[in-house]
Amino acid sequence: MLKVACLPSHPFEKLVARKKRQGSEAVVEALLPPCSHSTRLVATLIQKLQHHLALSPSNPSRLSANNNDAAKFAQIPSWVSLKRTSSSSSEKTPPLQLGRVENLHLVSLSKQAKLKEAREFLEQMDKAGVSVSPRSYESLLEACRNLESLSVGRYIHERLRRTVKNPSGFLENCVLRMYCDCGSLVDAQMVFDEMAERNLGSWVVIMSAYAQAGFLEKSFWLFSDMIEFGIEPNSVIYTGLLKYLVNPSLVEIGRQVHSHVIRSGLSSIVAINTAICNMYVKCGWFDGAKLVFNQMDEKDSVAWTGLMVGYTQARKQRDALDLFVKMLMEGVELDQFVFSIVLKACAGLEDLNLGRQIHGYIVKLGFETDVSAGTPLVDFYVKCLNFESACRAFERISEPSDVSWSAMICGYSQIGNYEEAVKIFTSLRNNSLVLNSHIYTSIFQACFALADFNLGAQAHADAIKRSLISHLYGDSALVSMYSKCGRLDYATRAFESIPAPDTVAWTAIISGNAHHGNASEALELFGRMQDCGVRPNAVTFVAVLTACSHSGLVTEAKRYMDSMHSQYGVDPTIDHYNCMIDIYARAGLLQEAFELIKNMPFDPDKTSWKCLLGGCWTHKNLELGKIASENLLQLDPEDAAGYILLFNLYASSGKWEEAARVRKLMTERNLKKELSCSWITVKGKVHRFIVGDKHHPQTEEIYLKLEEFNHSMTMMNDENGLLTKEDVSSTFPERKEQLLVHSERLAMAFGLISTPTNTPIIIFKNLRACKDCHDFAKHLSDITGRRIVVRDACRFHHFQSGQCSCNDYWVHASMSSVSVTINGLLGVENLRFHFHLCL
DNA sequence: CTAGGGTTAG
Repeated sequence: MLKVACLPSHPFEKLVARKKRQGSEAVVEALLPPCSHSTRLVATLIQKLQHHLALSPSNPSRLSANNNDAAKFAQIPSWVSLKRTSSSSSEKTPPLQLGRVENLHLVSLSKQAKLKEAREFLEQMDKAGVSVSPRSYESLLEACRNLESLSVGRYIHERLRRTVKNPSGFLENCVLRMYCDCGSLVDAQMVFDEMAERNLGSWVVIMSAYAQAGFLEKSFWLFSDMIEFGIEPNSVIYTGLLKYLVNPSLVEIGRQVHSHVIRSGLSSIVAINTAICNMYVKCGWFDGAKLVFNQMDEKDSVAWTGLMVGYTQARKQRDALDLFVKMLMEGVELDQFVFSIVLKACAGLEDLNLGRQIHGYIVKLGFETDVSAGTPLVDFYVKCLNFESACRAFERISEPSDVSWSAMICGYSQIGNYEEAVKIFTSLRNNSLVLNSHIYTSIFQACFALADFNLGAQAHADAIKRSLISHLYGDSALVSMYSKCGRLDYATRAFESIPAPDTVAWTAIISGNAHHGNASEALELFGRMQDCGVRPNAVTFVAVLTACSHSGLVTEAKRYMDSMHSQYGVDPTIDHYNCMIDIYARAGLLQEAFELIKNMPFDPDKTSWKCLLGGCWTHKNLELGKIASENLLQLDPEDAAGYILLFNLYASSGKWEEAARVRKLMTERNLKKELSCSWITVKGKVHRFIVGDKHHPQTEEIYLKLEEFNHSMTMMNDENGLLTKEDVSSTFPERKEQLLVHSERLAMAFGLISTPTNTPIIIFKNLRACKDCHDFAKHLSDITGRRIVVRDACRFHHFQSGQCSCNDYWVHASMSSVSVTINGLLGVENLRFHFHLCL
């Protein structure tokens, strides 16, 4: 059985536990009457605002203290277990009715979602001859509904039919709802057809179910059936239908429903007007929505929120916020939900100051601890790149929901702390808290950033089991994750299983093929994408150009670049120009690359010059190389890559004095080459190696294995005189022996002795693959017959039978790099490393 | 049971 790797205990475990404890208190708090001082605060707030705007109060505050006695009942537990009743019962307690305790237990089990136990207990009750009360059936059916357990639902229904002669209309509706919510419309229809007495509720349930499942026509047939039966539709019937009229093609039906509502005399009800208004918003008829909204006599915060949603969906954040101010001025009582949309508008504008002011309102109103206001607050701060504030906002939420955690996971991913994101996920999972498809999407993303195939595959399996793979979002994340973990085969499978891939999904698979060096497949996919009528975007073209770059397709790249604007209406960005510079430079067309840098409509950035410099190094053009490096060092004097490339350029041209000067400069500025490191995952455990590493428990075996191949390899190289040191790691002269124990060789040797012969050996490396090790891997694949995959800072290399998929067409580490921190290095514990992952 | 609104992702 697949199990998500259990990570070491983590402060979040404690946090989760604490939140759990706080949860019970929060429930009690929620039962208390609304806090009167908060409503008073709203009034003061508006007064202040009105004063500020020099307006006279339009109408007296209609806010009143809303007292009730709910607090008195707050202490009554919502369920009673058998144990507690028997142990705490004293002689004063009146004798319980027969089967009362058993039925209470059944209700309690249902409320706790313990369906399996409930079913077992039901069977025990059967044996004991205790009858099941209608109340128990209601709870059981509700639990099946919530857990979408059709099988248990069917069992309960069957049992109900056998034992209860004349079930109430309400109980029959419970059965109907259970089938609808468990997704079996066939069963639902059968129950509906056989119902002795259909009330309005029954019609609502079945009609909404059909509408929700997309069978709008069927639900409207039922609507006219109902009218034929002489049943007067009430507002619930209408709102049940209106809820599912959600796109512009349905606006005509919406208008018809609207006119029905007017004729039936229900048009003064706030809820139904709100529903009509929201229907028009979702169908894109904004004028209609405003018309309905303005004609409403009484507008509460629900109505206002609905219209604000319309504005934010149309990306009119300012208008949404104007509406909010208007709402405050009219003295509408605010609730938590208003703030979610207000904060979304602030996040859309990336207006940190405005959001902070809204945060202030929230605190004043006492909504800070409420999930509904607190979660959007967390999201707002994450979107405004203010992670510390997001953490503080999260801490204040008394009962965080899966959405709150989801926002935090995004926050951690955004600051590059993917490990923490994964830890929260495992923590939530181990504590059986609710997970959702957004969380899984974020986790797939974290797995590709960490290049953790093992965790990624487990999370995937886990998500399948819970059916929490989001259509397109989750699917695309999986494609990227597998391709970035070196498994293009899985990525392809994940992609092929998407029924209708969109731009992002296509881009993910094209990009995957590009980085694995399958240029022709990538370009073919690009063609297929257009055949499917999916439009490419800027990112798609980066993937297409990357494919050309890794295979030296200069003319094709030029053609794609030229067609971007004219044929596809996508404006090239600096990323596209840098791809093009890279393509020219790799192909040795250095003058073309330089011309492009000078003439492109953007100021060249670090990447532009690095691409040119890389080309100058491979094609030994000292003249241009100097220009490139001067510009590069001017843009960023701290970037070691510039010095290293320049050093190599001088060294390869035999200019040793200049080379030494560059090295001296590096030392003076205290710049160091990044430590080269390789890792391989075997049976879920990551084994990391640095050059000459002897910390691994199987060190002896590894070196013995390496010796075998190094020997044959050295013989071969000495014969051909191939032992060159032209890679990045040769910046500092190193001994020949050191070359033989480069980290990737250690990882390969370990892979050979610890994995089955029929599987590929997949190695990850933080820097670019060195020429000698690249040759070594080719040699190894030839004499062992194993497939070897090496992902370096630049791309994937697939070695097979002495050949590499890159056709030796890889040059230098460049392009954007993502800094990732990885803990727990093998043998160097608690050391934090920064790996450059280019993909 | 008994209406209408929001927040998270590729």
